[in-house]
Amino acid sequence: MENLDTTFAALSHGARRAILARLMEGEMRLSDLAAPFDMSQTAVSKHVRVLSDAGLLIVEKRGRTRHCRLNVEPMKQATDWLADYQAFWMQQFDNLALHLAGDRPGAGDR
Amino acid sequence: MENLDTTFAALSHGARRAILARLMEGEMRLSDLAAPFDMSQTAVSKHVRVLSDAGLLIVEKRGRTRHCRLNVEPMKQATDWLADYQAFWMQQFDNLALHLAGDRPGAGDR
DNA sequence: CATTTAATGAACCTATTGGTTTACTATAGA
DNA sequence: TCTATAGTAAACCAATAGGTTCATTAAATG
Repeated sequence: MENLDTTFAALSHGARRAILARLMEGEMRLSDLAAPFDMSQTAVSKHVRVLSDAGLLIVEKRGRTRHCRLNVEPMKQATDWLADYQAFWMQQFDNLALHLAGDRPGAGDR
Repeated sequence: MENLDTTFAALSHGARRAILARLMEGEMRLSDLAAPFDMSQTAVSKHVRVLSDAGLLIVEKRGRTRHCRLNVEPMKQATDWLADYQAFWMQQFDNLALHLAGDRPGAGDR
């Protein structure tokens, strides 16, 4: 799906994940969001734009400030996609546990 | 984290997600993996390389063929990261449900 | 040994990413 | 009104991504 491309791409940069993590504490102005980063505010603005294009956050213009808040819908899609693999690896884990418990050489299947 | 960067980046391309999805059915040779795609085998080989670098799959050389199989560890890390958001949006969902159920004008909190 | 097959390597191209600096717009406030 | 502040736009740059084609390596097979 086209949309998962942009969602995962948006999540593939540490700065952007950090932005999202901070927004879990609540909505924030762009300049406050940018403060802790070791890059220009312009760069942070671009990252916010990427996240906004991916639908991962919503920017609301309020006077001369922009307020950002999380939007969870695309994140849900990403998690849904990964959920299939969760099933897969849980099965793998079960197989491993089975192997360790009963399939040891010399242990037989008693 | 550095590693999440490469994991999410690897997941950000539909062809690569398709490759992973097919590998859930079991291990597969690279040429079989490449067959359904509308691109050269060289291109598919590159995608496999990206997935391999990200640790999402393991390539085993067997004679003149390469056999690919899933490796779930990095996927788990990605899911763990997203799990925080799951908590966040479940809370949002609860708030919404609460709003719809009891916060209607005229409905009161009965 | 000669040939086919599986896969990678190398060179190349275009588009995108992630950053910079400087300039600009628009709002808030003295 | 003048000035400071929040943010974006524009131009630029280097590095990476995603694809191609052609050549090469290495293994299987007649």
